[in-house]
Amino acid sequence: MSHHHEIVEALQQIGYRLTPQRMMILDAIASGDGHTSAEEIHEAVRAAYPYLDISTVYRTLGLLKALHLVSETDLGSGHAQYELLSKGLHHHLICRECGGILDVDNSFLNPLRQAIDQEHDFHAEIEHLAIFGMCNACNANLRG
Amino acid sequence: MSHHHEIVEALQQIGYRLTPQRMMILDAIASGDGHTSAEEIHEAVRAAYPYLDISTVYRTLGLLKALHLVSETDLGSGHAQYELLSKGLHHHLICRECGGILDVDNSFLNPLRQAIDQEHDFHAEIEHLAIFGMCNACNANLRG
DNA sequence: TGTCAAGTGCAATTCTGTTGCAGAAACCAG
DNA sequence: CTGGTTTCTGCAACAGAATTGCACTTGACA
Ligand SMILES: [Mn+2]
Ligand SMILES: [Mn+2]
Ligand SMILES: [Zn+2]
Ligand SMILES: [Zn+2]
Repeated sequence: MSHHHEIVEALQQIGYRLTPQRMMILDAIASGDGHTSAEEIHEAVRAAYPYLDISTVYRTLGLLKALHLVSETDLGSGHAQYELLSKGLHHHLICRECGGILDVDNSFLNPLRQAIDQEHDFHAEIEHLAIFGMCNACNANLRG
Repeated sequence: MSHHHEIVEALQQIGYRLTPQRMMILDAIASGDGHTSAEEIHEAVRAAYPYLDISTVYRTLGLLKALHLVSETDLGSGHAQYELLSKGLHHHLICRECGGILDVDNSFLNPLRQAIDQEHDFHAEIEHLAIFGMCNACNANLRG
């Protein structure tokens, strides 16, 4: 099922310690269906291990972010949500009217990446983009 | 020089009241060179009018956001920065290494917008995007 | 098994942003 | 110009996500 044990072992090889907290936090992120908040991760792990502190969650997420193993994105709630990047690169369309979230294949971003690379000599790291706007249904409804 | 008086009068016509606070807040945003934080706006106006409260700044910014008159973007500092959209649509490339910020013409986003529109029937409102990555100079330095 | 740097829990704190409410003031009609 | 209505502001308290200092614990490695 989830192949995040590779991630854990990769962490160890870079020099980070393999603690039960880190494994449980990774478990929690991997077992959810994406877009998990720090608080949700905290609660999920606490169900089995009540001593886990929220600061450990944030510190672990910071580590995983720095290593580009998880994405951190605000999808409209006002706080960050986390998702394993190893599940496959993708992006999202979020309707400001109904709140609906659509998935966008990563390939849609390639033309933008290439243009930026060619015209600005800049390597864009677009890992998990939240694009806001209006979905078709809502757009139609607002006319009647 | 700054043409934000049009904005003020437009506000009035939609039914909003023309208060000195709103005018001073708009002045502050317009006279800065873009990317102003709520706290900076607050301090700038307070220099002339010490009674202005930060909540009034946030409420005004919320109004201007809802009317798509200002953009609200986190460019890496962790808090929101505001900029008049009437100054012309553009986006930014932000280097994670050196913190440098480049400007990107809005036309770079058109292919993405069109693809999203055609494939997902979704109207993307990309008004002021912050794209993180690595600039050419930093990329070269990291090899030596 | 012992050493020690890295990591954790705890509690306090920071900081951005929000909210309820009473009084002030913009707007409009007369 | 005046009075009435409604929006807006200032104030103060609050919310809640995220951070930090510090003592203690523990994973890694010899
Ligand atoms: Mn996602
Ligand atoms: Mn800008
Ligand atoms: Zn919708
Ligand atoms: Zn750079």
